[in-house]
Amino acid sequence: MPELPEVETIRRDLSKDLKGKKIKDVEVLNPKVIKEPKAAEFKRRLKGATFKQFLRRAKVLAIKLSTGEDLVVHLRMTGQLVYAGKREEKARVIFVLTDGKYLNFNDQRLFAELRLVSDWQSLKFVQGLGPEPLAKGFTAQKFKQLLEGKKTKIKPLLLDQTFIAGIGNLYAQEALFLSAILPTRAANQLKGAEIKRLHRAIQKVLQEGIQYHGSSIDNYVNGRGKKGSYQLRLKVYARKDEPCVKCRTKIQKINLGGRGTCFCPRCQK
DNA sequence: CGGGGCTCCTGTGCGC
DNA sequence: TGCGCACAGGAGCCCC
Repeated sequence: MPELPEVETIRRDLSKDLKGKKIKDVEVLNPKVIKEPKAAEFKRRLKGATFKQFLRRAKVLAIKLSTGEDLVVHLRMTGQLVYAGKREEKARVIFVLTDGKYLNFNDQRLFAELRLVSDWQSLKFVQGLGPEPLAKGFTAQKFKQLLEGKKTKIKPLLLDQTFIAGIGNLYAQEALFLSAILPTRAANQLKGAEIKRLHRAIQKVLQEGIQYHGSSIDNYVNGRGKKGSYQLRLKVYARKDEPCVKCRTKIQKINLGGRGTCFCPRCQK
């Protein structure tokens, strides 16, 4: 579900609302979402902890706690973190706070993950992440170097978190449309001008995604349970058979690496 | 090693 | 109406 812009939106919301708040109790309604440690230990070590800092890398949210430990959240497809005045019905884990409110961890499909660890940055998944696309160091030149020798199709490559961090199926499709590049193009065949356009497009769609508080296609909501609005600005994602916003040609949908992929067969080359 | 396919789950929407 | 299947924004694993 949530990609970089959605996780960043949640991070900003929770940072505003929860910094300094204290966990009174943890209710585990489905222990499956807790990857480490075991649920009882997870609860014990979180009780009494205060939220100190909210960080993000790729689609991972890391919450620094007063105990020195890190609460690491990956929302995967359908995870939600909602600070609210009530317990939410579909919650899998509820953090009861001393302010009388609740941080609800919801996750319809049970793919999302919670972890309590001593150092989130040493997690294997985090260690293996590619560059942050919105970081200053991520230049077009750097992107060009990364693409060299990659024979794979550009679209699945953009989804590879070890290649570049934080892009998911929605923003990958939008960035390729914006840069007028076919999702099936071989990464190492892209010309200099195309790489520049794609680099700019990636940054643009991610920044706009953040600006519009994420894309609420299905069930994404921000840290306060509110929908984003970037879904209203999407050009190709989930628009199969609709006319292209630029040339009116029918948007096509194909399957790449098991993921649906929409594009304009006329604008994208 | 890269790439394809399957897997973890629940829910929805479509075609027959 | 009802059923079965495909598909959904992620990523790890196994296999070749």
